[in-house]
Amino acid sequence: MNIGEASQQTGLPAKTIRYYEEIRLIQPHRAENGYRSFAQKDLHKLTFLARARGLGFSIEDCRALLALYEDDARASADVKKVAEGHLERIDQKITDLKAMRDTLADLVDACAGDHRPDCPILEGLSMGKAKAG
Amino acid sequence: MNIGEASQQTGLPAKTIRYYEEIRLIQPHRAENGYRSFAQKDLHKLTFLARARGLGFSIEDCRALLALYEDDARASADVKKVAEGHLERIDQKITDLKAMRDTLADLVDACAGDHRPDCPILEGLSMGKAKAG
DNA sequence: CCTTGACCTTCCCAAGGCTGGAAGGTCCAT
DNA sequence: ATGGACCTTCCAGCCTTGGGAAGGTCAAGG
Repeated sequence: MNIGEASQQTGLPAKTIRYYEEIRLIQPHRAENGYRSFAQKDLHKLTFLARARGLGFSIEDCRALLALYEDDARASADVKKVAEGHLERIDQKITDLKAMRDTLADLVDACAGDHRPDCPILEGLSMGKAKAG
Repeated sequence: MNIGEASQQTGLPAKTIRYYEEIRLIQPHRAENGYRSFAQKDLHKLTFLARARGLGFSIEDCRALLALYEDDARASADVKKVAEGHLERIDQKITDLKAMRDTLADLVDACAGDHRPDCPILEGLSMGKAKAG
């Protein structure tokens, strides 16, 4: 199957699929005319990649997971290690975003949002990191 | 004051300060020797930028906020609008990350993490978007 | 006066993960 | 033969820095 159909089946843009080939995440065959030819195995890998990327795994994480995915003698502990590392990073990001959110929400709440220039948001942004108490 | 001291006072790397000048967020004077010369006004703006970026505002949001910050005739409503927009984007990001997190956490929980190859994480990644029920 | 070393300058490259576009080859239907 | 939908490669850009090279400037010490 050509790249267009592979793209439709996996939901990945053709550009992205070509990029994944370029960085050697996949190695589809070539037809005589030079077109990429995708087998079921390639589709599985692309689907896997689409899903892993959708869960926020980095390309390098995906590379590692894909290698494990294809290794029948893998230990599930190795997979779990990668996933747990990513989970921690996600949790950290959520924590950071929540802190941002809370600070920002306080500032927004304190702002009258009217025609006057006085604005606790600008004050908060200019004055340092004091937070509501 | 030179860029080194401005960097120390604001906590922003010199590289970042130069970049902010390049994209016209700040316009420090130049001394005769070509060195950037930072006045208090510049420091205030850099501090403002550091804090706004720390709260996750985009560069373009920062540009808008900085303009309002310098406009004595601003309406706080305009500031609030920018901040509320950003708040919504943060909330959306948190929601997305939480969804990722929950899906991933389910997979991690289901994985024995031992020497055997059977792995619900890899299965989940290869099979589509079904989530725990 | 010369050197050292800490500054400062500009410029270019890299990252991540694609995305867009240009120029051109291939295939199929009319 | 022509059109249009596909495919190819290559080049460049996004955004916000960070790294580093090559070189100018300045103050202190010998």
